[in-house]
Amino acid sequence: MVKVTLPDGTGREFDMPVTVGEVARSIGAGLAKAAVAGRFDGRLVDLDYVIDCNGDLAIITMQSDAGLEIIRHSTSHLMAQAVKELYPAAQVTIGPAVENGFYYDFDFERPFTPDDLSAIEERMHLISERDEPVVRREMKRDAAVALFAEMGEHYKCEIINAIDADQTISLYVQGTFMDLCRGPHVPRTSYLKAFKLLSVAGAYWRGDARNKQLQRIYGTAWADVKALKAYLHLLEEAEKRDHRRLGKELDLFSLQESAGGGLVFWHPLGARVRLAIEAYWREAHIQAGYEFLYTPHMANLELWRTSGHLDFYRDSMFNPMHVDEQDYQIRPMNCPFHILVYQSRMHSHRDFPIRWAELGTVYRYELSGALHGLFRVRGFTQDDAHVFCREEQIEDEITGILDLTLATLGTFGFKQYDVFLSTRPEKSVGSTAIWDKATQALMNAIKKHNLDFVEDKGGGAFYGPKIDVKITDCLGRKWQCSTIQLDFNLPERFDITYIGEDGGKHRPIMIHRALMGSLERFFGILLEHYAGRFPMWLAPVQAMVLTITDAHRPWAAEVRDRLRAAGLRAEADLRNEKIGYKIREHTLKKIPWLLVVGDREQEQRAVSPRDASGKDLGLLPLDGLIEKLVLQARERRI
RNA sequence: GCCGAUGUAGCUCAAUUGGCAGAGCAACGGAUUUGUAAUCCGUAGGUUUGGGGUUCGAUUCCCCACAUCGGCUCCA
Repeated sequence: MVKVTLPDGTGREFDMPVTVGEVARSIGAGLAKAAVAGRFDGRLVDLDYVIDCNGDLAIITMQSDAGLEIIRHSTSHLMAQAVKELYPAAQVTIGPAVENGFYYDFDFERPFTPDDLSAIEERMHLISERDEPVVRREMKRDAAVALFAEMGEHYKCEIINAIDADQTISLYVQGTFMDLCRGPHVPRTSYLKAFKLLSVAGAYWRGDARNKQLQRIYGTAWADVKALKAYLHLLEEAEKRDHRRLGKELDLFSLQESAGGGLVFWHPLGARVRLAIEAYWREAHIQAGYEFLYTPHMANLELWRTSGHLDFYRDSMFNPMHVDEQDYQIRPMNCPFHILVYQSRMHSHRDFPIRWAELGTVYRYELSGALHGLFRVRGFTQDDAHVFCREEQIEDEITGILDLTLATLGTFGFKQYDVFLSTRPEKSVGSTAIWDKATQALMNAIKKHNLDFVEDKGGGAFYGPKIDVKITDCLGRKWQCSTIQLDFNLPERFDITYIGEDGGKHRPIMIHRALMGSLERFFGILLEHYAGRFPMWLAPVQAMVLTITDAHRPWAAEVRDRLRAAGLRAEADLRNEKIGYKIREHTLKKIPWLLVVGDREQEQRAVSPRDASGKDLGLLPLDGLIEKLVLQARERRI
């Protein structure tokens, strides 16, 4: 007699041991059909796992996250099987499920080509149609090693050898293909129908650059074809929104081969957006009680020795330059400079909190292969700030910084956050007492904002705990921009102090924080989030006045000048072109307001606006419209 | 940095097996004076990323460099 308890608390009894699949069938045909695996007493198991004792069972369907992961994992095996059938010389290594899909790494004598990918995908469909059973087998470690050695799968042997000798190893067999795997897997290959191979790339064995480079084939897999299509559509959508493409189309910025990789050139229209971002940033920081600093882009290398960057950050720093018998370093960070300003005079406990912000441009050496549009560059501007305070002020300061962070992200249209709190790692500086106190302060600040957060235990930097905030864009992608970090290290290294109430010297607490992170990267994210259709307050051109014929030029120019006088970024298209042509052109440039001017408008000192959605608002008096646009821009409406 | 791919006019792309480098859009000139997503005609535009090599001859084949793309790696 076996009793199985289901997630809803109900129990089911069976006379003899049953498989997970049989339990699913006993509940309903629909469930049995959707089932891919089970979770028995918290452990993931196959559908044909035999339950021979009482326990809790949840049926995992392909619609669930866990089910999808199993499908992706099984699809990676399906791909490996296809590869082995087509190219027996290829050796299999590992093939896990990843976000939205899976990959499998192979060692093969030649690179896989796009044609190979098509062939592999075709073969995968064939194997799916063959509907082969996927069977779990178990054996002792040494037997498994011998088996894979016989098959010539050296990587598999290496993996298995790392497992304890007395442990039982599970294998999954489908057709002639056998793979070491913990499982679970779908019971038959016919469960796998909605997949597509996406790309092939190099990847090191065990992720170590000293090891042999393997070939990784990436694919995506879903529960059904509809979901697959939706995902492929999303990929297309993302490609359309690619900031590199939009940056070129809208003439916002460029990267230039002759200048070198990872160096960003902001064009006039991109600079307008940046100015709008910076203007908001400044306004918000003044309101939040910050002062501003401007500090140099380079300084004597000694400074970087003192800060310790030379020891632990050297790989990301450009080489120093030699000037007047001294070495100078272009800065990869702003913090040492802010500390120098702090050190330029004595400080009292009454000075705190000190909040200093700077749009600080930094230069970091990134591997050439890592460069990517505006997202990974070698020179960028941080919206950096450093707060100096006393221990007991930490919580208030962090709370204030979180306020500013959420306000800033919200203003740019990001309302969904994932918050991470990273705590003390094994190797760290600072006393346990201060770590505990600071970590608690961070946690309290997060709780004050009623934010859910994930604690990354031991994930903090060696110098202090931190809070990271990730935003979600309109395609559901997550980006980490904001970071708030405590630093118990730099104040020590630079020996910065303040005079306390007791007349003695004390060490201040230092907080680093950036809200947007890198302006370049944030701009790229905004560009993709809005697909180039910036909200009015950010748009490089907020309004474009369009003439019907040359006769309307005077009024059009006047409208443009009135808009500019009201503080709007306005232009006029006075060209001798048809109105349809102008509308098309400026719509493609994603200008939020197009103001058409013809005889009627000129007579009545009016305009006919067309908004971002393409709607013609009809004849409107200019004065009222200007008021409306100014309000829209000033309130930074999204 | 590593693996693979790519690099042709401002942009998007063509160019049999190595044989005079082309189109659309944009630019410029002219005509047209136009009412909500492309008016017509014409002109000009190139050291085919840079350097070297093979060849009678290289956009094409080879080598090196640079940049870009997809990944790996890194990410204080």
